[in-house]
Amino acid sequence: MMKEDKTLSIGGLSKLTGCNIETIRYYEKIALLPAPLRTQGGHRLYSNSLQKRLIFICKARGLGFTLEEVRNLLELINGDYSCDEVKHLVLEHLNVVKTKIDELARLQSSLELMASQCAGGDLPDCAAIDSLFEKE
Amino acid sequence: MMKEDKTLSIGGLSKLTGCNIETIRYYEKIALLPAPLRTQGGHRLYSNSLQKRLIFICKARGLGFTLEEVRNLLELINGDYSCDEVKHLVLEHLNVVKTKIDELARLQSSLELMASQCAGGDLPDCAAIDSLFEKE
DNA sequence: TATAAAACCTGTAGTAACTACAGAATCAAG
DNA sequence: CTTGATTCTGTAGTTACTACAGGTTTTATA
Repeated sequence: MMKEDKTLSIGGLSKLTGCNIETIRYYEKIALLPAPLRTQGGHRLYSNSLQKRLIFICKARGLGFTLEEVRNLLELINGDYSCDEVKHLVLEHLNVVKTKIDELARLQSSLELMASQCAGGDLPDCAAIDSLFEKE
Repeated sequence: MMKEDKTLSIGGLSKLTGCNIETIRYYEKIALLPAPLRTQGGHRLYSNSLQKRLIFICKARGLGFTLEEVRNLLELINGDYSCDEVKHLVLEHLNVVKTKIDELARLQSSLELMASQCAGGDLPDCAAIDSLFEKE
């Protein structure tokens, strides 16, 4: 028995992937997801391979890749990619993520410092605020 | 001797704050930075108090506050704010930042796992990629 | 089978926080 | 006084979507 190709409506695909309907149509518009077949009434019907492609897109987005990065990954995969190339993109992205974490961590310390300088209470006077008005 | 009020052109202000010119005009357009006086030719002239206000905006943005949050902070400060109110906003924002750090940290692990599954080499076959095409 | 409700269609506009022009006017230096 | 740098306004583009409006199709129920 062969696995039949269960097509899905856009709503079904949305449920499957967690990606919402307008977003799916948006991905089609920017040619990230190929245009699917239609019913004779014009409703979209997604084949199994399109379903997989959207799953990929959503997961990669969830990992913080930009749409352009996702596009690159998909092109790589559709051509004859090498594991090296993929790994390269992943590691590059990993660096972006690490940098963001560092920035946020610095930011966290600044905010904590700010909160600690803020004595609290009703007084209209706050060292934390004052410091924000000074250059340097 | 009183401190004179050294006005700045928009370019000077841009240099002082590191905020670029179009952004300064943008802040004016959205009424975050009040409209400054003009030369008779129509060029903007920024008073000391506007300079301070922009410094504040830039610093708060640098701390990751959204423009709306910055607007709230400024209103608070211009009204008769209490230290409590400010502290509240700061702590709230601190939570947002912490949450973002957590998310990114999770993302970092996923990417590290992905990279480690990627064997490297020229082979067009990658467990890391394959996993992205599966649901769940 | 008729009809009503749910899902879907296209196209446009809005979101955040800017950036990037084009084409004209003004300012500062020599 | 001229030339080059700066500034002016206004509009459109960016990223990654979301939110309509107003109409058609599909599906479920009576």
